[in-house]
Amino acid sequence: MAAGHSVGRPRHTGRQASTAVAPRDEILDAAARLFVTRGVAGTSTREIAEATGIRQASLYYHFANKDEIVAELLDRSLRPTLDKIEKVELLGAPHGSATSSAQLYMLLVLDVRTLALAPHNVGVLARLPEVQRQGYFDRYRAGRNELREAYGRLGSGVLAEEGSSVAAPAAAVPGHLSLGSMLLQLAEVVIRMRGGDRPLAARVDAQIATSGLRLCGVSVPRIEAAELEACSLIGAFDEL
Amino acid sequence: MAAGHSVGRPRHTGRQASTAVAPRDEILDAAARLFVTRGVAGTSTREIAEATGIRQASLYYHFANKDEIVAELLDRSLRPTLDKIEKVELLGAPHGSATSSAQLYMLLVLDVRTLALAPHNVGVLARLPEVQRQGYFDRYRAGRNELREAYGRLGSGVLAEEGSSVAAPAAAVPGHLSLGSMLLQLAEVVIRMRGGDRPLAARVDAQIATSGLRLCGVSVPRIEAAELEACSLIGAFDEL
DNA sequence: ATTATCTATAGATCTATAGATAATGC
DNA sequence: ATTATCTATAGATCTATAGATAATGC
Repeated sequence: MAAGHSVGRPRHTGRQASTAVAPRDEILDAAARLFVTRGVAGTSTREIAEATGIRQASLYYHFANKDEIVAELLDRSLRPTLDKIEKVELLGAPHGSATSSAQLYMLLVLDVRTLALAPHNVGVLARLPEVQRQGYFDRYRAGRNELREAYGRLGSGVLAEEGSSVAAPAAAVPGHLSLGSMLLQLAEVVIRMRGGDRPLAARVDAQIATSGLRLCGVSVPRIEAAELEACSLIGAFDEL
Repeated sequence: MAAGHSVGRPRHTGRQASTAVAPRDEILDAAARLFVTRGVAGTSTREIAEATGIRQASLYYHFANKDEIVAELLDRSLRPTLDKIEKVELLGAPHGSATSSAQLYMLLVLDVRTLALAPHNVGVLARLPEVQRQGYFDRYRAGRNELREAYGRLGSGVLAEEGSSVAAPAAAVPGHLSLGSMLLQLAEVVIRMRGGDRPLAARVDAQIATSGLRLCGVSVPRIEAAELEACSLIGAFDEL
C-alpha cells in the first residue's frame, strides 16, 4: 500500500527523491512553493511538473486537474487552526476556568504559529483573487468564517471582562464582527511578514497576541497575566 | 490636445462612452476591475479590451504591454497616501503642536479613506505574487517602505507619550519596525474588508484608527482626545 | 496629416487526453 | 497485473506586431 520501493516506470530524471515521500505530496509541495511566489494563474502545470521532477502529463495521474491541487492545499492550510478552536473554547466559560484574555491570547499564538510554520507560506493562497472565484473556495470561506466568529466571541468576552474601563460609547468601539475581522487580520499579518524581505521577528507570536489584547483594551499588567496563563495552558495542550 | 470630439476610427462597438474620459483611463479602469477580481495573470488582454469596448490589439496603441498597465495602476494607488505623510508629520514635533497620537490617528484615517474609496479596491493589486515579482514593483515597494517607516515613527512617538504606563520590558512590546508593519497592516485591513461579502462597516476609518492607538497602548479617554484633535486638523487639511 | 481604432496573424504558450512503456508484485 | 511514469499531440488559448482604415484637423 505505502509504495514499498519503486513501482511504476522510472522518472525521466533519475529515481524519486525519497521513497518516504508520496509522489502526491511531492507535487503538492512543489506546487505550493510556486503558487505562493507566482500566483496560481501565473503557474503552469509544466512548471509544477518540472519542480517535481516529472513530465507535465504525469501530474494528471495524481490529480484530475490544476484546481484539485489548489483545493487540497487550501484545505490543509486551514484545518490545523480550525481544530484548535473548540479545544481553546472548552477551556473557558462553563467548562473550564481560563479567562477570556488567556483564551484569546492562546488562539492568536496557535494561529500565528501555524501560519508561521506552514510550508512555503501557504496562507497566501487564500488571498489570491483567482482562487477566491473558484467553486472549491466556498469550503475554505466557510471555515475561515468559523474562525472569525471564534475571534469575535473571544474578543467580545475580553471587552466584557475589561468592561469597567472601556465604557465609552462615543469612541468607535468596533462591533462583534469588526472585532473578529480585525483579530483574524492581525493574526494573518504574519503571512505578509513572511512574504517580506526581512526574516520573521523573534517572538512574532507573542507580539501579535499582545497586540490583539491591546486591541481589545486590555492593560499591560493584565496582558502579562494572560500571557503567563496562556503559556501554561498551551504547554498542557497536546494532551487534550 | 484633449480629444475635442472624436478623432480616430470609431470603435467596433458604437462610439466611446463619454468623450470626457480619455481612452487610456477607460482601459485602466476596466483593467483594475478585472485584475482585482481575477488576478493579473488570470486576466487576458482580450478580457481587458472587451471590458473597455475595443479590440484586443487596440490596447497596444495606449500601452506597450500588459505590465505597463499594472505599473500605472500600482503607482496611482499609493501616491495619494504618500503625499500625505509629510503634511501630517509637519503638524507635530518642532514645527507644529499636534500630539503624536493625533498625528497617528490622522494618518490612519487618511490612509484608510484612500483605500476605501480607491476605484475597484485597487489596493489588492500590490498583494498579488505575480505582481510582486516584476521589476516595476520595486518602485511600489520603496514607497510602501516609506509609509511603513512613517507609521513606525508615529507609533514610537505615541509609545513615548504614553510611556508612563507602558514601561513593561517583560511583555512583548513590538519594536519600531514591527510596530510600523502592524499599523500599516491594520490600515490595509480595509482592503480585505472591501473584498469580503459584507459592505464596509460605518466609520471603518475611525474604528481602524482607534484600534491603531490601542495597539500603541493609548487609553480610551486619550484616544477620544486624539480623535477630536485629528478631526479638526483633517478639516483644515486641504488648505495646506 | 494625425489619431485611434480595426483586421489578420505569427509564434508561443497552456491544459488535458490517448496510448505506450518500464518498473514491481503475484 | 498493477502502478507510475513516459511520449505525442489536439485544441484552445494568449501576447504582441504589421499593416489597413475611418474618423477629425489643417
